[in-house]
Amino acid sequence: MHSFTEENYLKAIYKLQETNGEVVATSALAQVMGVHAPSVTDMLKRMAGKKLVTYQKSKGFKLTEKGKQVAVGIIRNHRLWEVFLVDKLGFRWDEVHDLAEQLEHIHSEALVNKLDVYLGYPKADPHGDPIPDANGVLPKSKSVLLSTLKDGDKGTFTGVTDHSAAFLNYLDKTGISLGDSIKIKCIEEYDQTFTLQLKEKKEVDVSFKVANSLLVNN
Amino acid sequence: MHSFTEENYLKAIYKLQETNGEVVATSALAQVMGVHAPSVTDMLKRMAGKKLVTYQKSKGFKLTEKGKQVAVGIIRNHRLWEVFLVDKLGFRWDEVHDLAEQLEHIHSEALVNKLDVYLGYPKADPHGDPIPDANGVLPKSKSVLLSTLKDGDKGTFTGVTDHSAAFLNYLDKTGISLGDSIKIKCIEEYDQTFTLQLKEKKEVDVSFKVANSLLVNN
DNA sequence: AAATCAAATTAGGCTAATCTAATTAAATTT
DNA sequence: AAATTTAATTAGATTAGCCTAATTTGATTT
Repeated sequence: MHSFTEENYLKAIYKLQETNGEVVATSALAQVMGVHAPSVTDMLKRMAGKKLVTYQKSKGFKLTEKGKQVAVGIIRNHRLWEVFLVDKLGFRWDEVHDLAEQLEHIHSEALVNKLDVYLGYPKADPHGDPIPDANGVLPKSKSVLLSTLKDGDKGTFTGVTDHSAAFLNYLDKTGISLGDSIKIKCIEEYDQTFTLQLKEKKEVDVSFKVANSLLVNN
Repeated sequence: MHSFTEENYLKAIYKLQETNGEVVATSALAQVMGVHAPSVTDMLKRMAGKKLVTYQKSKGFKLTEKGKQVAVGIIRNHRLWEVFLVDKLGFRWDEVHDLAEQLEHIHSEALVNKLDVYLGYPKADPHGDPIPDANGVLPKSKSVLLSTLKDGDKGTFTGVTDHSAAFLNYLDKTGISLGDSIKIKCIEEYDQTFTLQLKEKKEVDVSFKVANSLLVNN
């Protein structure tokens, strides 16, 4: 089995590959892991020895197929536990991340699969992030940033790209919830403030920064 | 926060103090922890530094009040997770120990307390072991070993002292379940085989070894 | 009380994961 | 192309938790 630390590296590399392209840099990984660069070099050598990553001196690195499988498994655990914490235990969506960071490292196929059954095979976690199935397959998402839509466009709010408690609390306060349908009433040209129409003619103004952190399906 | 290893030592010391008296020996702890004696000496010094145990060279050691609190907290976590695994996820009582050994180390008061609420404040885990409350208070048990009862005595099966999957499977096979009322039909003098009467005149013979691993309330 | 035996500790080493400081390699500017 | 800046690596230490081998402490016999 892999150590928690290894699993966290794998998860971090996976996410970096998703957003920043195939090959990851030592410094980027060091930053998201909260360690210094030499620790990363060190760790990568060990992980390369276990065939979890490919690594060539000073050329960056990426996950092997095996490494990717482990990473996706962790993500599956994480997101299913988040659903459990919110749906069953009554935690708020801004409270569950750190707990799931612990729970994701419980090693048991049987457990995560029973949890999946118990929760009714959810497709997404409380923030709208897709949950990989037991084979590690992630549902393809067709969501786009709200900020890319035009005046008059409509969509359903399906997820966030900023997972901070601060942003999630802002959404709660503003009355924007996952699954809501949203229509763009107008976009202020000067500063790109979006005026949104939520259900029942309720209107709210949100900044570009906010529109750029909301995912919608259309 | 404490490391998993520290927590496991604390739990082990707690259980040894429960059964073998206040003061614990290095060798005894080494045995249950599955490590060699010098590792224990090592660890105890570190833990004494953190005021989790009192330790005097070659005199044995015991938990401080603080150490006891941590240990009981871990036990609370363990037993509540076991209830969750059996009652909610459908695991069998012989499958949950190792999983709970992992889950017990999740650090969150909020989580364990919400779990407690969700499970309906259970008083005992699936093996009948009492669950400490949020203040670390263990319900006092008045159970005794079935092997201490006499011919004709009656009781309710409330727990086991042998937690092995082998023993639990034996009980399943034999049809003896937690909560059953049991009457002693007779005790064979030669080898102390107990003939038990379960519900609806079903009779079974069990060895002394078995009777000595069953707890009953009377 | 001396001798023996068992239990506990000290001494010295190992590995995983981290660090700082020094060095090398790669990319960018001039 | 040379010089400079930035990124990555090597070198050498540290800490937690473990090990084996050697030694000390304490309990038990004689």
